[in-house]
Amino acid sequence: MPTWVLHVDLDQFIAAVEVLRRPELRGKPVIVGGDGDPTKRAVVATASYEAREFGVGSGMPMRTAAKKIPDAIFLPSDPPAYDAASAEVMATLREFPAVVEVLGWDEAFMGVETDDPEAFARDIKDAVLERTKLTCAVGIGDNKLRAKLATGFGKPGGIFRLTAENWWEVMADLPTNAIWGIGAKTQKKLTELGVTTVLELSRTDAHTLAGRLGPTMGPWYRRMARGEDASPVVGTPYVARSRSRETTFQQNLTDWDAVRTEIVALSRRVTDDVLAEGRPAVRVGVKVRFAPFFTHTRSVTLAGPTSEAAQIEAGALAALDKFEVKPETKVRLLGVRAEFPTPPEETVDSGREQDENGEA
DNA sequence: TCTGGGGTCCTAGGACCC
DNA sequence: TCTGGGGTCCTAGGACCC
Repeated sequence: MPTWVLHVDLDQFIAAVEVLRRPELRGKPVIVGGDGDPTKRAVVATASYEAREFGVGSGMPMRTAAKKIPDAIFLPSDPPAYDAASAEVMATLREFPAVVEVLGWDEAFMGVETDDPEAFARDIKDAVLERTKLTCAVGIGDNKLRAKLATGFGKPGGIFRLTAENWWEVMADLPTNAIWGIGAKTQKKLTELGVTTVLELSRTDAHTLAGRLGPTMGPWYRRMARGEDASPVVGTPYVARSRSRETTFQQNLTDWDAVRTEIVALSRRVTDDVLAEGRPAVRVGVKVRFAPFFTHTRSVTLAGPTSEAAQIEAGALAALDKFEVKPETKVRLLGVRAEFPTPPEETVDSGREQDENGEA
């Protein structure tokens, strides 16, 4: 039987979970973000489709969303509720004969063998709806990239198949940022090279792309534009590379003693995460966002792997001390990150590690 | 419009070593 | 004398994604 990659993506996941426990919100513009107060420094985590019709979307400042829809329902983000709903969805997916790779709260790849991927996709949608009352779109592809992109054409709630067969028909004339992994910055660089569509990107010389976008990323984008992706669906449990905590202050901090106090508090939260992870940290980094919006990082390698609060705190303070402090300094955000040792080399090729030109 | 929080991976320069 | 070449680690920053 042929092998397929299915990509499952829940519809407006966070908003949908909120509507499930407050059915009276169904059909209304629901906006979830921060602590639910649209006058604070926060951004929209998810907007319901009703809110999206007014131009409100993820990443938009809550204040802006409130101006666009003054009478929207604003709700605080409730990660434990989304964790629980997500776990139910993923458990449902794992009941299928498939390799399941979870991508986040609301997305997963499934590697399946079937003669009828559309029927398989319908079965998934039915099972998820029955068990969780949530709807999803399913993309069908002959690799992960195509499955992921296919889902976008199936949203909301539909099924779409994207393979080598219809790749050019569907993708050729789309802008380069239709490709997963090409954002605004890369799109701009490509435009400067005279490359605006997926088809054009697929035909651009790999050396040109490498020169402008880096030795790995340049050729990789070209392969993506052709729909090529050899990366496998990986069912093994996720192993974190790092754990971090950060806070944006409602009022900028102006006192460096207060900054040190906050760094200590963040270090303790990160230490809890490191202990929960059950693996020691080898490196600690500090992120400082200065007002109005300049972000810088400093980091230190620890003397040895450790899960001890005192060592992680000392590392964070050492990283903080690398910053130059001026009297007029205003701090908008602070963050602390712990890094774990790099895991042993994978035995399977990941898509980005291939080099089709064999260049060294 | 005044820009969250939690992640991943890549790049590039300099240090350092042989 | 006036300058090698490669490899790896460390560090800061950038881009992107959900």
